[in-house]
Amino acid sequence: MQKITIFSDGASKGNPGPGGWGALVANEETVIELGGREDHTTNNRMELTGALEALTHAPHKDADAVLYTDSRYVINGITKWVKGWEANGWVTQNKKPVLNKDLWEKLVDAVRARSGKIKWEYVGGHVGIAGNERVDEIASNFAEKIPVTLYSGTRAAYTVNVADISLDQVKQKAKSESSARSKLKAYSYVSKVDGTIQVHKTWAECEARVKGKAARFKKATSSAEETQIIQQFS
Amino acid sequence: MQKITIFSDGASKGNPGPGGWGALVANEETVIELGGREDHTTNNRMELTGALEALTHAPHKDADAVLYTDSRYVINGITKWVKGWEANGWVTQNKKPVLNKDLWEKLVDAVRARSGKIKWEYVGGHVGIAGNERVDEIASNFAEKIPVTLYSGTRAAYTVNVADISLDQVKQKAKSESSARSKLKAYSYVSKVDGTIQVHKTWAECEARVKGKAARFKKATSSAEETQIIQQFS
RNA sequence: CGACACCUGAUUCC
DNA sequence: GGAATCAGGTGTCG
Repeated sequence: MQKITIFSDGASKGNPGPGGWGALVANEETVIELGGREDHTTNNRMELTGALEALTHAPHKDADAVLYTDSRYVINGITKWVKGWEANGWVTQNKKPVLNKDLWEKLVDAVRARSGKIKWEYVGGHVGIAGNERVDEIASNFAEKIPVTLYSGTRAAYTVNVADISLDQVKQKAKSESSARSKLKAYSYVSKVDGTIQVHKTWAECEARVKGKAARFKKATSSAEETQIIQQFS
Repeated sequence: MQKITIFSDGASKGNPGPGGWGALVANEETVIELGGREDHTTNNRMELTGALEALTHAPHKDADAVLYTDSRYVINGITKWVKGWEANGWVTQNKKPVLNKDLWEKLVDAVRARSGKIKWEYVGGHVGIAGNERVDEIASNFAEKIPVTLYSGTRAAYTVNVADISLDQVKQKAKSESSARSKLKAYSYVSKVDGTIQVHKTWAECEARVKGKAARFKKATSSAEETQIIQQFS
């Protein structure tokens, strides 16, 4: 049985603004790249369009497929929200009409037109996953009307490592740190020697005062924490 | 009434990496230069520190001052963003904590410690404004641990034309053009080596051909420009 | 409130 | 050609 791998992405300069979508569809033997653009659209419409076009043009309707996208909107929508919307007449929790209904309905149709299963997989954007980087480039270039050469040929000759879903270590690390950082930085250092409390800007200063003595010292990560430590030492 | 002129700047090699800041404070009679460094910091922390130290050390707290910097980050922050941050508990629109809060708070304190007004003026970096070029040199040298002689004395004997804030037209134009161009994606790269012209799809290919040779090369951002460059090289 | 994405502007660098 | 460090904003849903 065939096993199909799909990457899709969307872009919109200005959001809303000129937009593009990109996709790549690979099976064991071949790869095709797809792309398109619109003069005025949104990021989410392009993300939706990318997935839709990929599924529509993917051969072997009976084969199982895995579709990778960095859009939680697309994944949650197709795997969870649409069921509710079809039941409740396409309204959100705020009683407002669901936006992009036209595309959601086409996507549902495209899914149902396939007899094979589709696995919707989230991948982080811009973390070095080759397939995602490539469709991002296609989408972005289409949005900006930059010429793109869309590949169509054997998988063996394709230069993008479609199978690699592992993250680029460096980018991955940077991303996870930046989302949970900021309390690591020192605001100041508080020291207590011979009953006298001092505040230092750098660890070097604090260390100099404290070295070899019976002292207490602690790093503060904020003005508030500094005050707290001073009281604690008093 | 005194009138104070300040230039400040920051630099960080590698960003983040070793950094330096520089400032000069001038009134009618005297000029003092200031500078400092940190082993590991960011460009924006150094820009912030330059302005902060300048204001802190500027004499005549009741005099009006004009502070020139090439950092939009500093100017927008102190003239617009801090008001919102103080009201909302220092979070950005993405609900993330504002970074460099420690320095922003100190800068606000330094501003409020002055009774004179402060005018925050943006000047483009590297466009030939004498005061900015000088503080840039101070910041850069401190970052790289190159010895700097900081001036402190009469304004009459100071060699930097602090009053000149008119732009060097040639540099200004060259800068805006090159920055606008460098943002554009390449359509192709044209190279000429030993009288033979070639067109490359990527910068890597062009660089490989050109490296270490007496060659001409240029980025084309469109098919039309590519043709134009080829004719120009012929 | 949360999540992902899409940007826009600025500076610093390699 | 590339990256890091800063901000402000929209598209969308639960």
